[in-house]
Amino acid sequence: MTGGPTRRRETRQGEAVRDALAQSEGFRSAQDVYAALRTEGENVGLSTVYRHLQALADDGDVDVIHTPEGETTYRYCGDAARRHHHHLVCRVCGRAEEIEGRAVERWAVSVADQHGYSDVDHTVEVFGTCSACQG
Amino acid sequence: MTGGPTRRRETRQGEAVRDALAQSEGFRSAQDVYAALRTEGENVGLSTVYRHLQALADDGDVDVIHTPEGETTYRYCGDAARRHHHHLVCRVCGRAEEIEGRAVERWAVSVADQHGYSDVDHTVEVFGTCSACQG
DNA sequence: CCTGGTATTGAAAACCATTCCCAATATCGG
DNA sequence: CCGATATTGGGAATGGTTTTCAATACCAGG
Repeated sequence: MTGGPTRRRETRQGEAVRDALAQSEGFRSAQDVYAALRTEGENVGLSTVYRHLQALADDGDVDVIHTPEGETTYRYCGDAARRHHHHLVCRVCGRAEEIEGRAVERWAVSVADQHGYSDVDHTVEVFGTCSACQG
Repeated sequence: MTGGPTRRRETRQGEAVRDALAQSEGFRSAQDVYAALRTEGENVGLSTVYRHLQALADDGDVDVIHTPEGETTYRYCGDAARRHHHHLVCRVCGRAEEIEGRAVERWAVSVADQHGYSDVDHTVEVFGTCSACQG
């Protein structure tokens, strides 16, 4: 138990999951990824998709957000995933822009401080309809 | 179909659900409310609890947020619920403070604008451990 | 006070995303 | 090649939420 990132062997399935995510510009649910793989003939079990998605998230290779409907979605962000940031997500196609707002970070911390809350964390996601999905 | 708020008869169950929520300072899940009612002898079916919670949410009488774990929680906010605001929520006891941040609102809109996203909405919740729950 | 019509209820079943279980399989070091 | 270890994936289990539908409550009019 080192506490370091989970190391796992490079497997066909792991690569398939990673690739599927990387090919997509937006956030995708585990089910989406599973369906996509299945469509392109890649045979990967659903549990395996979930496992790799989680592993990627744990390793900080993908961003995770919960849609307002409660589905968990993942997005491959490469190195960017390791910097704290938020997203502007298209609610139609899932496409997302990385955004950051130092002001928001400061605001969250100061508000929490003022109320005596510790161990602060925050969720900030902006949803909209991207230009391609309008009309 | 008027589009107006859902009107429903005042029923024992509806009142029970509303009261249970009103008595709590924090966000509570449907299951919590159900358990609480059951404990105090009120006999209300689980589906009925869900129904009233949703109705209250639709009417704008309660705020709804999804915990990072994906549970849907409700909080009675009275009139305050009708003004746009966010929450600082204790992740231990569910207690919540209403907070607002005009700067955040403006930021969200402007960021979306810059990227050509329309119909903008946003989720901003701050989680922490309240002073009572520390240590 | 009946009666018919509409709304509400709640138990059980359906849903659905996610997790768990575990036997079969793949891979690695020696 | 062998034994040890890791990964896989199908199916069952979970758990929150929604749906279904028959029983019940409530209303207005006769």
